[in-house]
Amino acid sequence: MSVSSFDPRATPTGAYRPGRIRDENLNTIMSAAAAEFVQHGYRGASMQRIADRAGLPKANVHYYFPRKTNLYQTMLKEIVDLWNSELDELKEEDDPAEALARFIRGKVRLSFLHPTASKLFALEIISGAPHMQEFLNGDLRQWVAARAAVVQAWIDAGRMRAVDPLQLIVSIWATTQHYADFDAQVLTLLGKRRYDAAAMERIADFLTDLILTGCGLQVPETRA
Amino acid sequence: MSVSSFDPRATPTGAYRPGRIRDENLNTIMSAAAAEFVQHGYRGASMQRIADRAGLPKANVHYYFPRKTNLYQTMLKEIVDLWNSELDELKEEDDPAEALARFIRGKVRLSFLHPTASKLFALEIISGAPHMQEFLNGDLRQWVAARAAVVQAWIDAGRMRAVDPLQLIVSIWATTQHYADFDAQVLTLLGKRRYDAAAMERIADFLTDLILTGCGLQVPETRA
DNA sequence: TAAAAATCTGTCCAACTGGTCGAGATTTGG
DNA sequence: CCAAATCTCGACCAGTTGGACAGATTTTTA
Repeated sequence: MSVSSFDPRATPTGAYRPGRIRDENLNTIMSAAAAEFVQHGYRGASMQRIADRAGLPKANVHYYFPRKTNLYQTMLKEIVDLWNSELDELKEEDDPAEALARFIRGKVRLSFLHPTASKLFALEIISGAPHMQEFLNGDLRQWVAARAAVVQAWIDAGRMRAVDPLQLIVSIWATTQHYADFDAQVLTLLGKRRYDAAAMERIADFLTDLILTGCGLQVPETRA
Repeated sequence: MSVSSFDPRATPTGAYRPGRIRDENLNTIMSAAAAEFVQHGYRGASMQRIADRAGLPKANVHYYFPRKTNLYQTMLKEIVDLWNSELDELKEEDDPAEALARFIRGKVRLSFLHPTASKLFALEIISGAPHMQEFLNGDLRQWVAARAAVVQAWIDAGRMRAVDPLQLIVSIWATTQHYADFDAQVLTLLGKRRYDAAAMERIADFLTDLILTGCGLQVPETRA
């Protein structure tokens, strides 16, 4: 599945050249763009401001990304890839408590490690997901279905309390993402300026505790 | 606390006149603006498109809202008011299970009743809350603190399991909002085109069950 | 080192942006 | 019925938008 057929690594002439300069610029531009898109959304983002953030002339940005949508779709693609690369399988033979705990921790960690990606994704969905229907209907649907099936198997085997598996996964998603996406709000409530490692641990602990208990499971002692 | 000093009900001359026409137009413009802001964010929203959606000439929109920011801040103010108007107190003398269940149900209902408001709020927070710091640091902080205190009292009295009250409230917020804000995603996963009353009930039931159980409480039988 | 490929960037453009203005149409209160 | 208040809206403006382009510069390759 590809979000876009545009490949920013293909040179204008079509030949494929890695190139140190190219990679570096691609990187700075993408970072600048991420910040701009998060702050102003797709339509509100300005190529000029992205260029300014990246410290490059606008025409230079257009050299790498001829159109704004190339830039945006490249970023969405990167997010989807990052997201798909996570190896957070739930296996039927695993212990439900341990597997779910690992799963929750992984999601918290991912959100905290890539807050901008998380926000960009959230923005896109909230705005109606005009560029991600394909992903939602494809990869994501299967991803959720697979994990829901495992949870259902655990329930059928009497290894955990009966809760709607799909809703459970949605809820885990909701809570873990929330801290990254709504950091402006949560940090205010916590009276902090930014998250530190300890805060992240405490959040992961809390969510694991709440959700596993909610599933009628014992929280495993192990700490990652 | 006010988000803005601009009052769209004040006429250009400063005199206060109700006016049927005014109220009607204010209404259509606000609805149109809500949709536009949700789709494109503040910066990406265009006064021309808002006018088109409302079926009015752009100059007419500017007659009621001289500047874009008036329109936006008026909407944020309305959301904050709506939000503050909810009577979802948690009282120390209440039964924890019943009070929390009522609380969760109320939040789910609010989100489903005002999905655009919920999304607009989410968008604003995710983008860094440039227009809502005041609210976050004021009303919201107190709102959360008050409820957290009650939960803490319940815990101290041994009436529920010890969970971080603040995190609990944040999590309830996160899950209940998620269904409205990320409807494009959740509906895809549920294989539906839109939420119906039954779906809302099932979601409220699920969240009540998961969270109350997570707090070591028995889910009350009563159905609203 | 020379040619080719890749990169850089100043300049330009039509379309659109938020916002203004003022003259005319409509509604309202007395 | 009139006059004042309110409302409507076409025309206009300066600034910004995404994007085109072509010549100059740098980097890579042979």
